[in-house]
Amino acid sequence: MSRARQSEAHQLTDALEMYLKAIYEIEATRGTATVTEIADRLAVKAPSVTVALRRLSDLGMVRYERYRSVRLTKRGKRLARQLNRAYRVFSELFVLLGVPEEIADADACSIEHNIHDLTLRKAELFVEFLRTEHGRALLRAFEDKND
Amino acid sequence: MSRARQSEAHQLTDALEMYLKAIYEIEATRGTATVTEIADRLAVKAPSVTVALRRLSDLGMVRYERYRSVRLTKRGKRLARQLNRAYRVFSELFVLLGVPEEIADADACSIEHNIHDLTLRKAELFVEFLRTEHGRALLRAFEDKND
DNA sequence: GCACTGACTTAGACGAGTCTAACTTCTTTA
DNA sequence: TAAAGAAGTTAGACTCGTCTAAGTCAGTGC
Repeated sequence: MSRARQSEAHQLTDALEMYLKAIYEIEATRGTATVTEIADRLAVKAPSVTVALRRLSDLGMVRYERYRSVRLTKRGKRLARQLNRAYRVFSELFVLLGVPEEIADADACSIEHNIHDLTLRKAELFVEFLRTEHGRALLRAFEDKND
Repeated sequence: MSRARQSEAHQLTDALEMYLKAIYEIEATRGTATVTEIADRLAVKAPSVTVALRRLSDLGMVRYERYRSVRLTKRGKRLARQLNRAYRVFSELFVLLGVPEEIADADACSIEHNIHDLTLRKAELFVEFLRTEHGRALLRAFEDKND
């Protein structure tokens, strides 16, 4: 790993995916994302953002002109949503299992990049199931067992 | 990410952790690991292994002399076991949720590196629980729901 | 006991991602 | 409306992980 490997599916490295997700989240609340906001959110310096934006632009994930603000393309938005979904599913699963939110979030964040669609789908269904009557019962039994 | 970040806990990058785990698994079956075996297992060329071994040696994870074979130190073995445990827990969890083994393995492999101890522990307990009578019954309910 | 072969290492290059320092562009405001 | 300051970019350096090509070591067979 760490060889900055690209996913087969969309050609993005983990790092680029993080930028994409950050932009998505900032757009969701602010409407549009700036370099500084992205840098702050990822705890990274501005020049790193500039480099990432150029690459994301080349890959058709963002529309971006120098000194102007950034917007996700349709394709970028779709992928970001996918990442976000993976993130939500796993952080929620971990919380349901009793992991504190902060830790669950961090772990979900590192999982979201390389998880297979099918695994994600199963985990998602399982989280949904855990919210039903049946599922709740199961979680109660699990908790009772571990005190 | 992808900046080849090191874990706070043990100073190892994801890539080095992969080498460590490979050595651990080879040692388990062959007693001792060679550069070529490690390279083959990780689908990497021999020079990459040499570099990794030097770093792992500097970090006290393997005992290694040029042109001689490799062995994990106590510390290296402990960490490798930890990685292996994370791997097993998640691949098993995914299989229990209905993910085919091959996919479950690949996903667990990418998760094992950055997962928090507590999350791992909870997941582990949960997998154990799913193997009980009660757990099995609820898994059946989950499966029935998704056909 | 020496040469050959296969295992291993070294050297050098490259891509990705990050940084700091210096420069450019934009915007705000007096 | 022009100057100051904020935002953004470029240049250049570094690390990590990978590769290929070329060199070194060690064990085997004769």
